[in-house]
Amino acid sequence: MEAELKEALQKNKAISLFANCSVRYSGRAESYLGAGDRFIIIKSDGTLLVHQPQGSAPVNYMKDGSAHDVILENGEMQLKSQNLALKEYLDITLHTIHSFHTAELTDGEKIQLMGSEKDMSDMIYNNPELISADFKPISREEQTKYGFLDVFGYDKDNNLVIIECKRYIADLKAVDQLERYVKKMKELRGINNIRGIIAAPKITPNAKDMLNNRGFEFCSLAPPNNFERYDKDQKKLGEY
Amino acid sequence: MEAELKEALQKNKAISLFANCSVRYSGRAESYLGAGDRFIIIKSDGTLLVHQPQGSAPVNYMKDGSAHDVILENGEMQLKSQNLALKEYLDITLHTIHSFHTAELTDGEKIQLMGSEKDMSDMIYNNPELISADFKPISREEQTKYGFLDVFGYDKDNNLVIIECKRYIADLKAVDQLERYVKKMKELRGINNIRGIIAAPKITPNAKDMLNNRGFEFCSLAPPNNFERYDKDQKKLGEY
DNA sequence: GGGGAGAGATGCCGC
DNA sequence: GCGGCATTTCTCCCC
Repeated sequence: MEAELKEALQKNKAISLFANCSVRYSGRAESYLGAGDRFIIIKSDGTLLVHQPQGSAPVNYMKDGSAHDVILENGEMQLKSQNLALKEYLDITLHTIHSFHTAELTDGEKIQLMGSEKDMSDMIYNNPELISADFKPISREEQTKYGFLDVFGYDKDNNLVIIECKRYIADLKAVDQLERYVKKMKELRGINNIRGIIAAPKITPNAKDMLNNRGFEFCSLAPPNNFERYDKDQKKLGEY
Repeated sequence: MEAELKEALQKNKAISLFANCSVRYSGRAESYLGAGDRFIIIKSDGTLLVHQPQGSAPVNYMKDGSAHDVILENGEMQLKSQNLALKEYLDITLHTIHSFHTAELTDGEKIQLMGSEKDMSDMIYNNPELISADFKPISREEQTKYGFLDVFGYDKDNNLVIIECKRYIADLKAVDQLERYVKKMKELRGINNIRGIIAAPKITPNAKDMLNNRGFEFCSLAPPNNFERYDKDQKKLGEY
């Protein structure tokens, strides 16, 4: 088994392991995980993931570019990973290997995603009346030294308007951001008539309070969903 | 193969698949991923992960509590997942299954982690001289309606001191946070003599500027690492 | 490579 | 359940 693992690693194959193991990590932080059954994945780019039987996030991991090797130590197999560039080290003691498989995977596809915050700022830029009848956008996704403005423009009274978009619920951090942008812009342009608007489907009560306190505004707006909605009339599983 | 997959799903086994597939998702957003080789995991809690051959993060996923089923449609196997509570739907078209394995995993262990922000605030609370000789901490991890104070206390001049810890590099958002806490505390207590301090190993130049602008302070401090450092004298892989 | 910000963020804890 | 926040966040984009 040890020889097979070593060979798979050397040939840079994708590896999948079900194993009872313990894990020790040292790098940005340090961690220890006692013995238990886990999935271990090693990808050809050096990425290593350790998954417990529950939950979405890996319990331990190493980033791409990591190097891996297997050694026998005190009669137990040790999977040792290191990423010298990041000074990160991961040691897995493999107590029992339930199964071990390899594959060579080819995949040139990139995911297409719809409904992001950028889609939202594009939507506002192209349909400014969604904010208000008199809003005239000037730019979107504006990268500046002092910040990154989702959309900004002018209203009919020639006030500068800065809009911060959130694809889901706007929270205190969203108000922080907007406040920082507005302050910096006032400072840079030496003006005081700048309106700040949060555009989001929802906002938390505390964020709404803070927004009002600061004299900013809220505009209820959801990101676009341009794919056909195929979740309408979805059958429940088992009805097929 | 279809029957085996169905059975494994019904028996709530952990499933590992190498397959050429396409993926469609609809829920919080919408996505499409064209055909390619991927690694698919289904956990007994309903979590589903789709991993491309590269990178740490899954390209698509479903959260725990999702239900899965396999059907044949136009001669191709479809793995259909849904999470009715979250209104999320994922369809995987399995063009070719390279390998398919199941396991029953038992794992009651929880990871122990050292070096978090909480460890840092504990360290400051117990060793306030790390901030300054005259700092007297009063509380830590204080929950308030407008925020969550890492550590706060008084200095020798009886000024209230609010400390925001960051385990790595403090950035603009960290200053936002500190500013929000200080402002709210001034408002709530009707006082003006509050010092704000960011404690972190590093701070970005822009964040430092903003910090100085707001009259706050920076204290260079790293989180504790109490495990024995076993990365010292690490051999390079291959030297074993 | 650093800085800034979004994410289908996830996970944790508190109310 | 929502809210607030850290994360070995990860990822992308821009400078």
